Amino acid sequence: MAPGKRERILESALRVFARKGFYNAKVSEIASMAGIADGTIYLYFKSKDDLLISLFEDRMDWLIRRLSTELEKCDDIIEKLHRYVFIHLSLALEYPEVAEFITVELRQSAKFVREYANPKFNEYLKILRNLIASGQEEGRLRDDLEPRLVSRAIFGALDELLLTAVLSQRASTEMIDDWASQVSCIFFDGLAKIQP
Amino acid sequence: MAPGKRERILESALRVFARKGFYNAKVSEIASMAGIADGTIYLYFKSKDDLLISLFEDRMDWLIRRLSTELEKCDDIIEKLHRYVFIHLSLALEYPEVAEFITVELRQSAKFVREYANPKFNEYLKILRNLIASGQEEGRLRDDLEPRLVSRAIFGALDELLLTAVLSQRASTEMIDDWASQVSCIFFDGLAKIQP
Amino acid sequence: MAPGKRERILESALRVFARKGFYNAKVSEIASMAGIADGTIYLYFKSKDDLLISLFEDRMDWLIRRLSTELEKCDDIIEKLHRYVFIHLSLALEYPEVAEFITVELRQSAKFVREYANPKFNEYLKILRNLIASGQEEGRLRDDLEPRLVSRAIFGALDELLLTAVLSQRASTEMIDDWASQVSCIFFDGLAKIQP
Amino acid sequence: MAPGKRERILESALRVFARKGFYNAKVSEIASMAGIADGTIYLYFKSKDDLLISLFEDRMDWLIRRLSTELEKCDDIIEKLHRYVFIHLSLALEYPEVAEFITVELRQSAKFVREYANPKFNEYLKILRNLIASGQEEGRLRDDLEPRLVSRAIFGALDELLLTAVLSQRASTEMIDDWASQVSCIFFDGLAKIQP
DNA sequence: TATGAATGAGAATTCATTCAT
DNA sequence: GATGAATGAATTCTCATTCAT
Repeated sequence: MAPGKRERILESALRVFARKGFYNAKVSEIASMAGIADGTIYLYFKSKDDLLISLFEDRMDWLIRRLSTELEKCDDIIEKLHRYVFIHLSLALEYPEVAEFITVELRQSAKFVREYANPKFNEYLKILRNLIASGQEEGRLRDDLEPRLVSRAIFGALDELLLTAVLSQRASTEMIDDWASQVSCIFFDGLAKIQP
Repeated sequence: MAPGKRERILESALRVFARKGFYNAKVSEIASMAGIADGTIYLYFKSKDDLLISLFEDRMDWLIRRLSTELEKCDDIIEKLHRYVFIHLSLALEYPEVAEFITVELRQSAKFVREYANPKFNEYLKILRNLIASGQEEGRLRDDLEPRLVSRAIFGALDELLLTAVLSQRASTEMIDDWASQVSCIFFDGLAKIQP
Repeated sequence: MAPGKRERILESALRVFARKGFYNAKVSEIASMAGIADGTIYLYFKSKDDLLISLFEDRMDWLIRRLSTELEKCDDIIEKLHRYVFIHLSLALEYPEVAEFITVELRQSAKFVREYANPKFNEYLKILRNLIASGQEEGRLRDDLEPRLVSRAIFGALDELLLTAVLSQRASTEMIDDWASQVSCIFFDGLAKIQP
Repeated sequence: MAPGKRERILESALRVFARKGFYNAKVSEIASMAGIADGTIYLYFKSKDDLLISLFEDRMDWLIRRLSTELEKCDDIIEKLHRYVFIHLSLALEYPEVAEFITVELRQSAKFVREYANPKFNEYLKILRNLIASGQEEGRLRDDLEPRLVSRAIFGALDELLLTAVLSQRASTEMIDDWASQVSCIFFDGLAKIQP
C-alpha cells in the first residue's frame, strides 16, 4: 500500500465531491482521476460513505492544524478572533475545493453526521468557543452571552459568506480582506450606531 | 385534479425529504405517505427534481408571506430586526420539518440552485437586506457596512442556529426566546465589552 | 355514440401511427388530436391493439373498394394490371399517411398479424392474384409461373417503391407516372434485352 | 472484456428481436439468454437502441460480405443476378432469424433509420444496383429502365417473398430453389406471353 | 355517453461493490 | 497489492387502462 495512493484518492474525491456533490459523484470517476482502478479504492476505504467520512476527517484535521498554527502566532485574544475570521474566509481563495466541500457536504450529510457525531467538526468549533470563553475571562468580551451559541453564530455567518464567495467564483484578496474586516467589525462592535 | 392533492404530495415530500434528504428519499415512499399511487405524483410534478424545486419555492413563498405579515406589525426598524431573528428561529419549534428541509436542502442543492438562480431564496434574503439598509438610512444602524454582506452574515448565523436547534431535537420556547435575544444582542451591540 | 366519432378516432390514429409508429404512439395523443377524452377511445375500441387492427381493417377495406371500383373501369386484363400498379403507387401522393401506415405497420405488426391471420391483406393480395390468374387463362400471360408467387413479388416491389416514395417526401405526379410505367414494363416485358 | 461476449449478446438480441420485435423484447430477456447479468449489456452497448442499431449494422455487414464472396464466384452478369436472388431467399433456410430480423426490423425502424441514414442497407442495395447497371452496359439488360428503381423493385419483391417464407415456417430447399428460379424468370423474361 | 384523474405494473438503466486473475 | 469486468439490487418514470362522476 503505497502511502501516497491513499492521499491521491482523497485528493480526487475532494475534487469530485466538490464539483458534483456526494450523491452525484461516481466512484469510478474518482478512481480514474486518481489514475487507479475502481476496485483499488476499496483497498483503502470500506465504501463510498467511508471515503466521504475519511475525507471529511482528514480535511478537518488539516484545517484544525492550520488554524492552531496560525492562531499561536497572535497573542492578543481579539487579534486571534480577527485571525480566525480571516483564515476561514481565506479558504475561498486558497483552497476553493476544500471550501466548497466543507461548506456543502457538511450540510448535505447532516444526517450522516448525526449518527457519526462528527468529532472533528466539533473540535473545529471548539477552538472558536474557547476563544470566546477566553475573551470573556480576560474581560475583553461581554460575558452575558453563551460561548457555545456565540461560536455557532459566528461559524454560521462565516460559513455562509464562504459559500457565497466560493459560488460567486470571483473572490479576490481584496474582497476577502474587506469581508473579514467587516465581519469582525459586526461581531465585535455590533451594528448599532452609537448615538452621539 | 383536486387542488388539495398537490398540497398533500408536497406535505409528504417535505416530511420525507426532511427525514432522509433528497437523494435518499424514494418517490414511492412519498406517494405512499400521501396515500396515492406512485404515478400520481407525475401528474402534478414533472420529476423528482421538479418536486424538490416546487416544494422549495412553495415553502419559501410561505415563509416570505409569513415574515412580511409579521414584520408589518412592528413599526420600529430595530424591533423588526429582533422580530426577523425570532421568526426565523421559531421555525425550529413550529415547523421543524420546514426548518430541516430549508436548512439542509438549500445547501445540498447549491449546485442545483446555482443554475436555477433561486429567486425565492434571494427574495427572503432581500427582506433582511432592506431592513438593514432602512436602519442605516434612518440613522439607527452604522452605515459603514454593506447591507448585502451584513444580511448574509445574519442569515448564516440564524441558519446555523436553526439547524442546531432542529438537530438537537430538544428546542423549547424558552430556549428559542433566549437564543433570539442573545443573537439580537450579538448583532446589535457586538461582543466587545464596553470598558467602564 | 355519434357515428362520426369512431371515424374521427381512426383518422387521428392513422396520423399518429403514421408519424410515430404504433409503439411510440400514445393513446392520449390520439385522443387529444380527435378532440376527445382518453377514456372515450375505450368506448369505441377495446384496446390500443384493437384500435390498430380496426384501423388496419378499415383502411384496407377502403383500399380494396377503391381498387375494385377503379379496376372495373378497365376491360383489358393487361390494362387492369397497369392500373393496379398505378393505383398502389398513387397512394404516396393522394394519401401519404395511409401509405406510410400500411407500408410500415404491416411489417411492424407481422407478429400481430400472424395470429390474426389478416384476412383483409389477403383479400387485397387476392385481387392481384386473380388478375394474374385471369391473364394466364386468357392466354395473355405466361402460365408457367404460380400466380400466388407472382402476386407476392409484384406486391413486394410496389410496397418497397411506395415506401421509398413516401419517405423521400418529394413524390410528384410525374414521378409516380414514370415509376408506374417502368414497373409495369419490368414485370410485363422483363429486363432482358431482346437480341436483335 | 472478452470479445466473444459482445457477439453472444448480439446473438441473443437477434433471437429475441426476431421472435418478439424490438419493442416487445426485454433487455433482461436478452441478458438471460446470453447467460449474463442485465447490467453487463450496458458495458457493451449504450442503450437498447444502440444494441438494435449495432446488431443491424453487424448483420448487414455480414450479409454484404457473404453476398460479395458468392457473387465473385460467377462471371456472367446474368448468372450473378440469379445468384443474388437465390442468396437472398436462401436466408429463410440458412439463417431464419437473420431473415426475420432484417425483414421486419428494417421496416419497423423506418423512422429510426431515416435519421440514421442507414448506410449498410444502402450498401446492400447498391450491390444490386451495380449489377443492373453493369448488365445494361454489357448490353445484356434493357437500358431504358433506371437501375435505382429496378433494384428497389427487385429488392422489394425478394424481401416480401423472404418474409413469406420465414413466416410460413415450412420453407424447404426445393421451395427456395423453385421460388428463386420463378422470380428470376419474372424479372428477366417478364410475364407477357410471347405470341407465337 | 363522455370524462380525465388515478392507477400500478412494468422496463430501462445506473453504479457501488466484488472477486477471479 | 492491483485490476476492471461483471454483477444485480434498486429506482425513476411511463402510459394503457379503468371507473367514479
